[in-house]
Amino acid sequence: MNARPSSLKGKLAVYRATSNGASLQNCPVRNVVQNIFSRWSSLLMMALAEKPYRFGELRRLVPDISQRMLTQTLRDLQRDGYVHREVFPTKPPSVEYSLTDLGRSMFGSLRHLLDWAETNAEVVKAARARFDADVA
Amino acid sequence: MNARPSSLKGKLAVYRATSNGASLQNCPVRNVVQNIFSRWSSLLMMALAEKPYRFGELRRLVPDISQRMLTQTLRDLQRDGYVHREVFPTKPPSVEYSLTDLGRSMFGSLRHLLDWAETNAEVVKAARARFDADVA
DNA sequence: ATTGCTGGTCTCAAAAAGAGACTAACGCTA
DNA sequence: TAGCGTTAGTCTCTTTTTGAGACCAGCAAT
Repeated sequence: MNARPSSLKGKLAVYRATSNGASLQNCPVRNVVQNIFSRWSSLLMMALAEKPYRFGELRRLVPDISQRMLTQTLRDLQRDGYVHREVFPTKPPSVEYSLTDLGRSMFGSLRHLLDWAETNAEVVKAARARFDADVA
Repeated sequence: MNARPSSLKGKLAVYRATSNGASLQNCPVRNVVQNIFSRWSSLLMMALAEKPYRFGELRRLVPDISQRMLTQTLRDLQRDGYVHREVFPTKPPSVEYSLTDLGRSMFGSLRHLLDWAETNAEVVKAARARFDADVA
C-alpha cells in the first residue's frame, strides 16, 4: 500500500492510456469495455450486425448459449444502447432485436479485432501448441 | 435440433461473418477472441503496451486483480503468444513480462475498440441511465 | 533475529454461468 | 375438443470461474 514513486509513475502512464486521469478501478472505459467483452456479446453483435433477429432465431443460431444467458446478454446490450428491442403483437408475441446506430458504430471498432483474430487464428493456435509442448 | 432451412440460411451468413465456413461452436476465431476478451487481459495488454513490467509491478498497477488471476491471465497471454516472460537471476529472482510482435500487432487492433469505448463512454453511461429509469 | 522482498501456489468462499423444467395464451391438427 | 407446437422468457439447481488471502523458499537489510 506504500505509494512508491516508481509504481505511481507507471500507474499514471496507464491512466493516460485508459481514460485520461480516472482511477483504474471505477474506470468508465473499463466499465464499457467489460460489457463488450462479455462472453456472448461479441457473437450476438456479429449476428445482429448482419440483420435483425428474433429471440428464438438467435438461440438456434448460437446453439450453445443458454436461454438464460441469451436473455441476460441481450438485456445488457440493450441497456448499453447497442441493441433495440421491439415486441410485435403477433399471436404468440414475437420480439425482434436489431442494432442501433450506436451499436453499429461500436461494431465498426469491434470488427477490427474480430478481423485480426480471423487473420491470425492459425498463428495463435501454433503459439499455443508450442507452449503446451514446452510445458509437457 | 430440426435443421430448418430458414435457420440454416441465417446460420450460414453468420458463418461467413465469423470464420468462413467453420462451425459456430468450435470456431477458431471465437476461441482466439475469448482469451482476448477475458476479464483482465485487455487491461494487462494496455499496461504492457506501454512498457515491460514485472509481476509485482503489474499487481500494484492493477490493484484489484488477485495474484491468482494475474498469474493465470499472464500465462494465458503468454501461451497465445502475445506476451514474453523472462526470468532474471537477481537475488530474489524477478520476472519481466513484455509484449511480443504478435502481442503488439493484436494490441493495434484492440486499441480501436478501447478508443471507441473512451470516446463513447458518456453516451453509453447515458443509455444505461435511460434504460434503468424506464425499468424502475 | 525479525522483517521484507521476490513470484508464485494452495485452499476455501463467493459469484457467475450452464442445463433444463416450467409458464401462458394462441394456432393447428387429429 | 384434446393434444401438441410455437412464442419469449423466468426459476431452480449444478457446475465452473473468480476472488481473498494464507503460505512457500531464499536472500538482504535492519
